[in-house]
Amino acid sequence: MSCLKEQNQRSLDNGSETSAVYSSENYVRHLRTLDVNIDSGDHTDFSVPGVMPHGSGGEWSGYSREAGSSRMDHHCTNYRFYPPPHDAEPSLPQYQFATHGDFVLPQSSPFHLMNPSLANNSHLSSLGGQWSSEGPVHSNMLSGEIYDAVASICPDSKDDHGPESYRKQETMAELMPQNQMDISQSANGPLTVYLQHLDHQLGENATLLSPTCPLLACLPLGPTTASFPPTIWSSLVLLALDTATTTCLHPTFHSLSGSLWDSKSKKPCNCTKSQCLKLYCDCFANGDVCSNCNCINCCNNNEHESERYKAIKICLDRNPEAFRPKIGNGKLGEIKGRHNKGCNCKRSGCLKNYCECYEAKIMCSSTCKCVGCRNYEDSPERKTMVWDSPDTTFYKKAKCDKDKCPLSCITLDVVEATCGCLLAQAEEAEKEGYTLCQAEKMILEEFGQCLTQIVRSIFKSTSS
DNA sequence: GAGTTTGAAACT
DNA sequence: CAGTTTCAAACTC
Repeated sequence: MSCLKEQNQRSLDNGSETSAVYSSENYVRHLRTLDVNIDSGDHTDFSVPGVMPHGSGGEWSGYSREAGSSRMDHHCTNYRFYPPPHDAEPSLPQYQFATHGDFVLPQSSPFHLMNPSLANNSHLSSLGGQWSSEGPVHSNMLSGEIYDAVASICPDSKDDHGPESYRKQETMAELMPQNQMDISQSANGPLTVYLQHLDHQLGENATLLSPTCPLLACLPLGPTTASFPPTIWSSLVLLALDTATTTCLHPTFHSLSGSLWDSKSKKPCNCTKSQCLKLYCDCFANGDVCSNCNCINCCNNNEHESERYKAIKICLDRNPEAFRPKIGNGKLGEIKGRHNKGCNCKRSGCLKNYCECYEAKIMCSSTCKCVGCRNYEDSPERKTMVWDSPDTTFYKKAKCDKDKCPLSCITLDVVEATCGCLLAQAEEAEKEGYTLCQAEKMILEEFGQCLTQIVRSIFKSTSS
């Protein structure tokens, strides 16, 4: 958080940057944007989460006069790139395709990331680094939104630089002429990233247009893709940056995907035949690399990056949403706590962990195609299993001695009431037309109030 | 721990 | 797109 605050303050101090910082929750949006900040039209700040700063694996050179100027603490990976000198000869395609950007950056980004593929000289290598799901990352998320979010965390940052000053900066950035930045890499030829100003916002259902990279071509824009795990996004960005049409892969680059993402809680897999490169493998499906697993012939690791990225590509070709969380919180408007695809159980009654809904501790919904489902709200079996049976795994972990455990106060009614409050807030926010960020803030505040009430009740009941 | 059951993913 | 096969996790004994 200090990093976030610090960066925010630095932006304020500079008074000319559009950069913003946000928490890990927005890492994906960040990655999609390949953060670009205009600074006096002189240089560009470019940060790729997961890419280690200069000197940590990624060697950047060329036009970058101050490549890898790491301006933040170890959580934040920033690069500062400068545009080519005016007298520099532009490499072939950058102007030719200036109006046909291949890779479309997200709605919030005023920039295009152009596909430099036709330059036929793009390489990406030795971008060592690891993901961290913790800590803030550097982004070009709309600064006004960031302002609101940051202000709620760091009230003292609100003083002299209200949202207006941020928004002014955004406007300035948006008014900048086309920005094309050449990021070159000495070892294996130049890596060129072309940034083009977008003078219009993309519709939510826009599609990445990439004639040379089918992987990206099949990815829908919008919150759908925003919910990929960071390791998947790291792959996508690498694939986007690298341009070989057939493979979208560079054989030599080192992984960004050594995953700190979820290594703490990850369950070891036991795959024997899939090489952990199919969605059968939970690690792979979750975007993790295998570690401390019991798998055989595993290729879901840093030693088999090329295979891994190819496998990711295959999965995404088959289903662009393959790495999206199955439980609905990926798409805007999705109902949280609902299986996106629904289950297809036939024999388990959806009351065993074979059922993905049951396993996720949610009820089956109209999306499910299950037969003989008993995992619905009024199901007597479910009620029995949830609250009474000592064998059920549903709440087994939460089960505790009523006399000793204050969590016993959190009954189904309490949970339902809390959810109701949160939903009401969401509806209110929607009705009032608040931004997503504001809505999230409202809901979180509501959740905080609910928790406060619950805690108070617990203290009351335990003290009496 | 071995064998069986289950349903998602992959394949045809 | 439906039917079949493969796969790994969940479950049972």
